[in-house]
Amino acid sequence: MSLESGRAEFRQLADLIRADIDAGTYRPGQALPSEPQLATRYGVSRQTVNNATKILRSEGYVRVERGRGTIVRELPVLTTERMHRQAERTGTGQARGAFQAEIERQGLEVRPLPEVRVERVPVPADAAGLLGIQPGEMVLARSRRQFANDVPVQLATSYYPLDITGGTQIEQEDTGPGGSYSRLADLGFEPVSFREALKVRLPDENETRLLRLDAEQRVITIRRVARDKAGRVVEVNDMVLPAHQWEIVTEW
Amino acid sequence: MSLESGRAEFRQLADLIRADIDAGTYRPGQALPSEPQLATRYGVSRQTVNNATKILRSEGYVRVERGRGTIVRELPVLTTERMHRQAERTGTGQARGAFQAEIERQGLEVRPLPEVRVERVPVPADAAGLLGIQPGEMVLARSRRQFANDVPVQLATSYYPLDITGGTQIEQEDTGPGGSYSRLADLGFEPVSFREALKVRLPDENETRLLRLDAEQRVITIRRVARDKAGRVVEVNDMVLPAHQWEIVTEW
DNA sequence: TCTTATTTGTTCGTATGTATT
DNA sequence: GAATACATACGAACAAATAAG
Repeated sequence: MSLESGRAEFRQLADLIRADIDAGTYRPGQALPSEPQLATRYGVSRQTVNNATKILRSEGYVRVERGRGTIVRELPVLTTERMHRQAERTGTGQARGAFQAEIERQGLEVRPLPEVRVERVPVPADAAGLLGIQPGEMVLARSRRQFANDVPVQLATSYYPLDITGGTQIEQEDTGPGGSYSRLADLGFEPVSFREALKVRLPDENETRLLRLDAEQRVITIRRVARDKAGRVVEVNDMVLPAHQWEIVTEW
Repeated sequence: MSLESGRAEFRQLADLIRADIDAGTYRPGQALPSEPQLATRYGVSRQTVNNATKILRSEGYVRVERGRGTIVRELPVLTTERMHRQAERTGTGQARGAFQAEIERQGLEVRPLPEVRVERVPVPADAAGLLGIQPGEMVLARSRRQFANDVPVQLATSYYPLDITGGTQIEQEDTGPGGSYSRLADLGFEPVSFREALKVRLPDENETRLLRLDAEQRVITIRRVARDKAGRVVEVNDMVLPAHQWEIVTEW
């Protein structure tokens, strides 16, 4: 490894390994050579190899499993069409949610039963005002973890006012055909206008574990606020996506 | 510094410094204590301090100027309303662009004369198909770098077909009231439908320099494809934003 | 279940390079 | 030119997770 180019060695090494991955030298799902092996091969220290893989990790090219090795990413970049999602739901009684439809359209497999947790929780401080609820009062929370080809690719938690959803099918794990939005419509609170705010940040510890992220990777957070015709907020939905794994598309 | 919590020392140290910044111990625009000073104060090596500041840099909390020090971020997080932008342009002959309006609404100052470069260039490979142009042929490119309070916060390049824009005011630095979209409308090619694709990635060297980024920071890229009533692509716009500096909002 | 080898994570000490003041 | 500050690299060591037996 040389320093001719003026670029740092660990950055050049990252370029070399990335090129090998793109060329198919290292296959998806397989481990790279170990750090000591790469260090010897390229004539650098293990520290330098580790710094190089940090770049590839943050790009989502590889995923590290301590004690096992550094594994090449299996899953392609996914696309989500933000405005399309709701339109689709209103179509002919769709048994599966918008997420499932999107993943399957991309030729990937979702888990037949996504992880769902439904519970009543104190309203999050930053959602209380939106939902028109006093801090400390309870709301309905539906949390989901979605998979594509058995890789976790999305966390989402929806908060609903209990005076609308309490005791309804939205409080069941299975919300029925068309999902929770159809149920809201049945109840006379059909969501018709939406606001999504997107940010990029480092994942917290919980997200790192649930999405199998590296500490160097970023997440995209999307908070969607859904309102009915009267302008009342009927859902606040917080999504967390691995930033390297998604492309977000909006059309209007 | 202790390891009780099980978290890495450099992550704990990052938390401490971040808390100090939030508390105002270190002021925006000021430099942190030097790495050796922080190492002594917290009883760790300089390497550990460096790793801790890497986290803060990637979060956009601080920015490093080699030879000067590690400086606390001055600028607050900015918000861009994606769908609002075009709507605003069509309003009463707006002399300044959508970007200026957004920044000023947030109480910040734009530069009176943003950096603009207008030239004819070979069409980028990934835009040729969209614009319906043979690879290698020329298109009009308008590149801009926008500032907020003298901090660069956005790069944007628009590509236009020359058969529409050649010789028009869009080929001038100043596109006149309402900007290039108003000129396209004047020419009979008013953009009416839009598609934006958003991704997060590491900045390249050029972007790192122009946006004063750290190597660890991310950029949000947004490619907007604008079509006229007939469905013809009349503009392809590539934007690059520092990921830590922006919140992206969409309403529909 | 326990042991051992392998692999990555993190830290330290030290040294050199580069940019700024 | 000298001093200061961060960037990068090396070697060594131990920790933590995994796999194989």
